[in-house]
Amino acid sequence: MLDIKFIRENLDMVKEGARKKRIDLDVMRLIELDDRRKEKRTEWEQLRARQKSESKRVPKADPEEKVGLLKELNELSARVSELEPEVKSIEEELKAGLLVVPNVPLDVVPEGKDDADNVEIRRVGEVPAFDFPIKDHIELGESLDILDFQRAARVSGSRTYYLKNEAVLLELALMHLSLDHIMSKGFSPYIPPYLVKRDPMVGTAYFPGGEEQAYHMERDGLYLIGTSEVPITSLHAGEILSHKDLPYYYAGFSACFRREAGTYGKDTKGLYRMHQFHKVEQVVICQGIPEVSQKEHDHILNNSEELLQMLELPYRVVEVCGGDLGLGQVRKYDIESWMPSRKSYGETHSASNFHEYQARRLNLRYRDPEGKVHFAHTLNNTVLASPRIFIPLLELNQQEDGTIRIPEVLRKYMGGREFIGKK
RNA sequence: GGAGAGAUGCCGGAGUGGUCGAACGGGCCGGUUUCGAAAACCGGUGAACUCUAACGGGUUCCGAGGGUUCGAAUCCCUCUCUCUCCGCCA
Repeated sequence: MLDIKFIRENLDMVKEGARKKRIDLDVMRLIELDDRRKEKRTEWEQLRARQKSESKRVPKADPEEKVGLLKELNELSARVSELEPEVKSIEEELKAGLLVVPNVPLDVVPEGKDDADNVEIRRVGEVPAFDFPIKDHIELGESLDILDFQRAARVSGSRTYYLKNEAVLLELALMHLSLDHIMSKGFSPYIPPYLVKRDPMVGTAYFPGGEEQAYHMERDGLYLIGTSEVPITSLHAGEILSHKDLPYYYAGFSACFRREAGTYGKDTKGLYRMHQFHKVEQVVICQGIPEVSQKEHDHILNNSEELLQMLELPYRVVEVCGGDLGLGQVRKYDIESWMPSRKSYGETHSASNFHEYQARRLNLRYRDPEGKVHFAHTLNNTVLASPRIFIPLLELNQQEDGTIRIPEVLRKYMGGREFIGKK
């Protein structure tokens, strides 16, 4: 969320930002609402002030005086309660409008409509050439008896899977390695609640707008998280932190649930786009200073790159363009890992900087050394999401005999195994 | 699921209709003292919105939302959360 004052003072910047994100926005409507809000609120406050001061005289007034006083106060009270709902409804409308005002992307963010316009920053690692015909991860998984899509479809519908045998070990090994890696960077591990109330969803800017993507437990008013970013970033909602404790480095491990509504034709095969997966996510809460959060942004990007290098996976980093940025993000880097069966890089990580956007919604603040209160900046990035990462991992490590070589770093998490499929 | 208790500032904890943004204690910040520190003593210490050039003023916030009243932290209703007991259960 942006501050209405900021919007007033930077009208062109806000309009330009929305344009760059390809989002329609009627800012003038909000300015008008805010004008009306101020007007009505001032009127109401003045009435309230009189009501309060006159009320105080009641107990000390003598009987005759009291009659007149109470009569006046009755009228005052009536006018106050008339005005109150007016003020409230204007404020609610304004708030609702402000919730969908996009954050302003940084100048470095390239122009563009969608992910096709993202700009490659660098490539790391060699894309290998195979001297035998390769299989995709689906074929590999089924022939090695570690994945089952068909039965999953019968039991749970589309975009679901069973992991079995070595795939289970691999999944857990990847998560464990990720956690160890990110902890070595000073991040505190968390397993958060997977079900959250509406507030954290709004606070992290998934709602309003993203309702279609979330599973909703109607009886309980709870939502299944699509990422641990939601409960982790919300951890300190409503608090005023001390600058001495910042930045907070958190790593959330959780299952993630996504409805994937509106993606019917897309990525229907294999492990790319699933309703449920596991992820270790890094979340940073830092001081609300752009230079500081930029440093953290590079920091969390680097953490994930290191992990991919440890896993020997070739990848590229892209600077995400305006049209592909979310509502709240000021800048985003995606990491895309090479996926042989897709013959392209596919998104496996996404590192976002929100500046104050989430913090303002979450009321997440800190006190600076002078004692002044500011909104924090929040950032997050994938450490590793699986089983999507199986795609490059299985496909790139396949051997001519159909077995799969397990990367060195994972072996100690898999009982010393070196291959999947070898007796 | 049933019965009960509670939710107050950074923390603990008073306050049951008016003068309460809130006693008292702790913490924290500043000062006195000291070679320095500790202790002691003195002073200060919430947030948001809004008016003002500034000094300063106004309004809101005592879990959330409604209600009663001239007036609500205090009374009533609903919800959320925490705790205790019973039941059920991974």
